[in-house]
Amino acid sequence: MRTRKRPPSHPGLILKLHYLEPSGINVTDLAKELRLSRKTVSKILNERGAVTTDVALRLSRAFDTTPELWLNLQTNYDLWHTANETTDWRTIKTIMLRA
Amino acid sequence: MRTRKRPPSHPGLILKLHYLEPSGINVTDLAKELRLSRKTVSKILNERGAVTTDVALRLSRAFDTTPELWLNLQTNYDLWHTANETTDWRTIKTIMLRA
DNA sequence: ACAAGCGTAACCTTATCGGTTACAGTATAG
DNA sequence: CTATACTGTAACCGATAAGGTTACGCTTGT
Repeated sequence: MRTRKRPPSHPGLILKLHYLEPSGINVTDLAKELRLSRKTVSKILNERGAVTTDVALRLSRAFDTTPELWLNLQTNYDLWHTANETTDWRTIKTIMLRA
Repeated sequence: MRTRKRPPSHPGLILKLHYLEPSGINVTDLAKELRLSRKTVSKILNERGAVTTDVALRLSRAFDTTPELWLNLQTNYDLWHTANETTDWRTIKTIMLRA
């Protein structure tokens, strides 16, 4: 697989730079709008929490995006870290398909 | 968001139809090749287990695919189910961005 | 000085992943 | 028919994570 040298952006960074700050609201109010705890939102914004399918749907409503936008960011982030922090998978051999 | 009426395929179904069966090997041997327990592989094949980033990397090695293939299948599956089995997110209001 | 906003620690419940072991059912080989 | 192979899965474990509430300091602005 291709190996990006730098880790993909965490969805929390995108959320902060491209959505939260341009919206002009604060973390507390965003949490209220999303009907999540301030803790949950703060963790994501500080890259210490994951965007789950539920959170992605909430963000998609709040910022008029697709939920896939957020989930793809999270998946790419998680995948990069697993690929770079584990090694066992690398030595798995290809299984040939019969014709 | 667009709402597909039918649930997306679980990655386990794709794995079974397009990779396991064409390969001619059985569940027990696939588990050995992936260095996972038979239980873990069986659960995925029977749509009762999720493809995690670690499993996706293993499958990508075994069947010469991208890990994203498996993770996207899993994400779409999970997203559809969350979207169709929860309702709270639907009434979240759009947050306007300032100019 | 006060209040608002924030990060986050501590603690809880619930849930999932992956593992091992063991059991029952099916199917195939002898 | 018997024996083996393969399978699904239940029961149990430990580790990890999400999301919640509460509470504590810190910083900033009024």
